[in-house]
Amino acid sequence: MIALVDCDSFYASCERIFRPDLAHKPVVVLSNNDGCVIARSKEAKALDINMGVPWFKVKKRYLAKGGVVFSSNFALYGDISRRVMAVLKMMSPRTEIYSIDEAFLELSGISKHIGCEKMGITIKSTINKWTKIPVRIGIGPTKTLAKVASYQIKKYDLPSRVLVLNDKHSIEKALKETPIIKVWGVGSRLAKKLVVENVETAWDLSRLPPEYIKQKFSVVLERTLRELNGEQCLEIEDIQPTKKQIMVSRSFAHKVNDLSMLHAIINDFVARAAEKLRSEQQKCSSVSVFIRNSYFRKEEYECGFNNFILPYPSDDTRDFLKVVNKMLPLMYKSNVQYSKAGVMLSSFSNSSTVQDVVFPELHQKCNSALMKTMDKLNYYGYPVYLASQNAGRFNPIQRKMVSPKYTTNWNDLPLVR
DNA sequence: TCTGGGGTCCTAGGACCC
DNA sequence: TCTGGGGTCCTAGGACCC
Repeated sequence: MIALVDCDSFYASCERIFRPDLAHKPVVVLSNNDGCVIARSKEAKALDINMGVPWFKVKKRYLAKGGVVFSSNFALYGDISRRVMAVLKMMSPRTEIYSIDEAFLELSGISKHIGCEKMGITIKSTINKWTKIPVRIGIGPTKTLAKVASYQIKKYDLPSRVLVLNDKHSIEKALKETPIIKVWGVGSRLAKKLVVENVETAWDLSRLPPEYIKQKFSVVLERTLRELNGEQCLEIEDIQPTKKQIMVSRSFAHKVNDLSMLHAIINDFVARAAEKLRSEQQKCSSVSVFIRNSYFRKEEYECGFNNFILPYPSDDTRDFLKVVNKMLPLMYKSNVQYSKAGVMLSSFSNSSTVQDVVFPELHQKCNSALMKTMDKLNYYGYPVYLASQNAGRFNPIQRKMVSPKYTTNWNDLPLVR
């Protein structure tokens, strides 16, 4: 049996850990630049605040009803997530961290003795006791059915927060109550096409022949169908696969037209991306940059994109800066008001097994000791920058209502008086 | 005024190989 | 008029996830 452990309104719950006064108040968390609503507590959902809605559209109405709002604080959420996952790893020998707020656990074996439901309740109360994060736990014979169980808990707001789907009857009932759009792996486009075929619920999908779905749609949907019928097609991936690409991109709070400012901002993105790359112990040989204006403005949509293949894989920030700073002026248009930019690294190879180059004297020697030292200093809160970086000279991101970094910064430690 | 950020997998088609 | 068979690799685009 597989359990899906899913944190309830995760970002909002993180904000509540150190603010017990917010326990029963509506809480929402906003995206970067305080743009959209990306997390809502139960109370905020009850006020009809939808996921992804632009903040400026609901701000007045929400605040008037006594709602509380936070800018996103990913330093906090990331740290709380690590703690939750660490507890889960103690509870099962096979745990797959699926996202910042979700994990799949293998229960077979452990649950034989005490039963799945009891096991679920133990996990739930341990997480809550040790981290203060409320979770719900859906349990089923496959990942997709565990997801269905989790959806049921949410839909009916089950007070136990644990639901096991293990017999034919309970599975059939749950599938009939799950609209097709709520099935894991079915998004809005597929749902539309399926509804045309009279597939309106998870149950309808599960009744179709797998071969037909494979031929008419895809192997992906075929697997979903089989999983709904209890046939395990998706394994628990408890060994984290290495990343295949790394992206750093941001929207700006204010439009940017100045090329030198764009350079500085993008150089920050490059430094951050390279740091992530090194922490993954990888080297990369493909670097891309894009700059664009807003979809939502009246002027024509402009998006500049450029890609550069390095002659040899590298993880040195300076190698990437060199090529990015060559590409940027080629894409820049002086009449465009830019509102978003990003850097992407791809084509990775393991840093310990990089192929040698034919003419090494043509290439700057990778100074990995320097990069390692910089990473360490930055990690421990003594920031160092390369001269071309923005280094906080101007801040393209706006977060007006951000909470303290309670758990990751000494200066932000909560005080008890 | 104000609309997020970061990923994955699969498929089809083109280029190329023998 | 008639134009092989089998393969790999890469890329773009489409779909999905949180």
